[in-house]
Amino acid sequence: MSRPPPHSRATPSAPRPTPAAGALELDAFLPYRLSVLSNTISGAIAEVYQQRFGLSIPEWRVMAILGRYPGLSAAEVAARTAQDKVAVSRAVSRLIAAGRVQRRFADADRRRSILELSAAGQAVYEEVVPQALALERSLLEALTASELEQLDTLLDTLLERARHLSTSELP
Amino acid sequence: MSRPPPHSRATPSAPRPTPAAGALELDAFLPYRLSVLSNTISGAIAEVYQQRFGLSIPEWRVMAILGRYPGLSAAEVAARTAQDKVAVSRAVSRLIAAGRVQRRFADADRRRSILELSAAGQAVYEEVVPQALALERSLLEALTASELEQLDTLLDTLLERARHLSTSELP
DNA sequence: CTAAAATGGTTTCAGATGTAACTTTTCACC
DNA sequence: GGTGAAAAGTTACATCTGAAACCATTTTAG
Repeated sequence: MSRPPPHSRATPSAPRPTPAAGALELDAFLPYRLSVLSNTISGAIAEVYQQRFGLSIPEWRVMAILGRYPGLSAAEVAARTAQDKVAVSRAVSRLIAAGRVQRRFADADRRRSILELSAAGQAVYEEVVPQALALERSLLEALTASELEQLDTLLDTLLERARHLSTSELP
Repeated sequence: MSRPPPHSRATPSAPRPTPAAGALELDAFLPYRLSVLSNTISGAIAEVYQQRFGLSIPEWRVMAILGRYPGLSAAEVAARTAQDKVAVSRAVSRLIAAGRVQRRFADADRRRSILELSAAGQAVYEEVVPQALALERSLLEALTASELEQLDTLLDTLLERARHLSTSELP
């Protein structure tokens, strides 16, 4: 597994210089870097399902979770995709209108929806998933096995930490 | 975006199991994890400047870059903040209206704007920056020095790679 | 049993955002 | 110099999004 040649500033030889203490250097600011990275990657993947199937990001996320866990309710989909219930409601409506998702309601509790991909939805799912995974793979093959594990740990640690921040820092 | 719900797997004790090959497990999918992490962190920081100063994210980014590099043009601000020029134009308008940014135009080229924080803008900047940095620090202090360097390298590598993806994968 | 609270989901309305068209100014070239 | 192409910004329009209000159903409490 060969590493690509280092580029403009990807060589860890010179550690990113911390600018004058107390200054905010956007290029070195973790939240900003994460945002740029995330948007760049999501954009690349979105090209796959937006161009070919006219799916929005929330729609694709709903399909992704239903493909793997059929029968969830809208609230469960919202929880699993980290989207709010309004976004899920709208995504589901459009998916039903497009014939990609089927909905029925639970007998025991007629408020609770039961969502599944339709055959057509399943077909889309099975076409998009390999491309999404291929794209992820082509990103990650830049990393060694050890880096991959570091990445995994780092993301978990940071997310864990970030969740505490946003709930505990309220004045 | 909405705050993601609490999660179940955050202990890095067991390495993330790769699910059945070819299946898309959202929780293990890098683009999704990055998106959730980025939104969670950005949301936490946004609380600082949105609640107190009514700044939107694009507005804050413009201020952040002007605080550090006064005198940039709108196009340069757009490039440095990774936002498109319409977003910058609108952010600058609102910032000018709010008295936080001053604009003049270059003598040599009267299309080119020259943007700076006003005194009021500078005051906001100097109040928000330490809080943003503190938040970043409290995130990063979960990491060892070596992890910090790994993170730095990983982000650079991935971004580099992601940029190629989105430009080279067009059919 | 029934009134109030809670839950699942949808709708509404106002503000945000992206794409494309447009204006103004400068530059390239003949 | 004059004309067309390019660059910097702004505006228009259509869509998207988020917060809050809303409806229907179920649960809880008295």
